[in-house]
Amino acid sequence: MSDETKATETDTGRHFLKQWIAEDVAAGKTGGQVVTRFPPEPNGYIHIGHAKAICIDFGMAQAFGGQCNLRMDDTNPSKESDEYAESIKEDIRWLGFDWGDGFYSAADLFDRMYEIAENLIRSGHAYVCALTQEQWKEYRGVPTSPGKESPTRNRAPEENLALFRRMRDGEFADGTLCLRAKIDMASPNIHFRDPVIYRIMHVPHYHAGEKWCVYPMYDFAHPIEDAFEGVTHSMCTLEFEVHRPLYDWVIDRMDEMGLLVVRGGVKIRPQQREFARLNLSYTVMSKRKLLQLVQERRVEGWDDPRMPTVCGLRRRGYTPEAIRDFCERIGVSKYESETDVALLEYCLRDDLNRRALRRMAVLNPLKVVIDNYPEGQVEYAEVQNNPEDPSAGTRRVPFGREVWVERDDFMEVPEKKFFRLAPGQEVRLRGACLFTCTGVIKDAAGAVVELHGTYDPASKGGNAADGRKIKGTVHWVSAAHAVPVPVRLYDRLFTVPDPLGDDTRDFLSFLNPDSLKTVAAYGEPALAEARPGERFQFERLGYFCADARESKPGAPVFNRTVTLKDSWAKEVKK
RNA sequence: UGCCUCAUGGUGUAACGGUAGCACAGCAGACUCUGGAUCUGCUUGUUUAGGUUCAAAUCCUAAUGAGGCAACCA
Repeated sequence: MSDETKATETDTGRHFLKQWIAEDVAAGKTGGQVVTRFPPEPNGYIHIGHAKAICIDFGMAQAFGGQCNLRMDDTNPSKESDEYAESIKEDIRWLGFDWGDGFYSAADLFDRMYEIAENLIRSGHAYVCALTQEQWKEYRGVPTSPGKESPTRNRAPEENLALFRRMRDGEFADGTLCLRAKIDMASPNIHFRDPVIYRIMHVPHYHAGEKWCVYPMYDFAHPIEDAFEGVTHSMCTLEFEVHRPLYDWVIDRMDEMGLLVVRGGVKIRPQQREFARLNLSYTVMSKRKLLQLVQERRVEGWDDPRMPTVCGLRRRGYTPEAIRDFCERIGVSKYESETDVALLEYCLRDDLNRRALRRMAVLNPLKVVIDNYPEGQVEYAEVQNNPEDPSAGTRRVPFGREVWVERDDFMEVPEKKFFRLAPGQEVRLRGACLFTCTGVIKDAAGAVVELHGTYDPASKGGNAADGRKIKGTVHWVSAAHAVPVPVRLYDRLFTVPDPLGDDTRDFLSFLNPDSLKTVAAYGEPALAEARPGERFQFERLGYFCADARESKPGAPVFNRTVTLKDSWAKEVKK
């Protein structure tokens, strides 16, 4: 055993893909460079499940000093568009990954794929089949019993070739003929029962234009793409596991044709391995379901901040760092699991706690009048921008006789261990002074509309002159300087961990009716200058992000990204 | 009733024949000008049954459970 191998084996926490690649590197199978690829089909927006795959594909390449290509797996023009392709690029860049000059499109290989198909026909490995889809269904058989051969299975190669060329030349209508690989109609693996490798589709391609009316199928195209790119390690999700023998079959045929790339004197034979896709609690991940949410207007669009799409998370205020950290922490395995969204939220808070500037805002305002504070007087509280990061500096927050506080921070009859505002109870107004509530004003219906009280002039800045300890601290906003800001309070999209887990109920019935509440909040003046996309911690409340779409200069709209942990709320529940 | 794959605390993972560990969640406490953060401690686990071995989460067999495969989708 070489020292190199030894060293990697003492390295703990290596998941099976990393081990697999390490072994191949040690065995010299990569020709000096590990090459991976992320191969999305540009038929929709990518979500956090794709982010996991991206982190694996790019991450493995990085770990071995290799290259990860971005390849549009665009072999079905009826579903694909340039708009999707562009959004995918944008999202991957935002996540922090770089494919360098390794950008590819399957469509750029159509000529070569077509040639390979002709070669397959010549060597008797493929034939043109005229069975209708209904007929084929019957011929193919079911997993539990073998299929039977197509009547044209043993047609002469020259005839097949002529027919295939006529298919290419547009002489036949969609679905009338197709090209099948000739493998094994009795195989227990359905994908070996003479799979279709080319179909007729009179549809222009967003990237290849009008050139083709026959397009290759995934199982044929994917290994070819990998092989031509010199991909050494092709990682995908579990549902492709049963396709692997077919992947290898195509690679074998390419090998026979002498088409495998040689790098560093080594013939590169791409290999596929599979890992479990990400499932996240309280959301859905299927493209179809997400599309349904969009089309039925259950959400406002693909980038609705409640969506698990990368653009949705971005708009919600998630950071790429938090998402990458999350993908690192969930690990990689072949076990189909469901990850608790609490872990994602932890990663976000962990990141934002270190970086987000603190601001004060009151979401549900209650007026407080400080009776012994001079009318018209304004002082400034010097407050840290981020206690976790002194280099973020301080700011001056105006303070006056009337301030807004959070309605939830007051109880006329305080529960045990409620350390906030209550008659006769002294609290700290964050960064300003100590204050004691002495009076409560109510409306005719008995609802509290205003608090009165007095402050301790010897507590400017927030500390008592005599050193007495004050347990409760509340945030506030000066009424005279408050900036009105719309704030959108987002919560989980679904009310149950697995909305798809109940066969008797439609997942839509689990939609959380309270997943969005909009409130008119008051913010401290500095908030007016928030730039679109800028993230803050609103002290004692949570992390918020100026909406990149609806914020205007001087008039930000905030999205709640995630709340702060709230141990008082837990206390109340008991 | 075919083939493929998987199974470790509540959740996600590590341990690669030799002391079952980490993280999230939960609970308790300390500290705190955010009931945040931080720090300390705690609870909880190898699906089952056989076999191989001095020794099994790990290897073998079977059972059970879960997922995938029967688009001219990817």
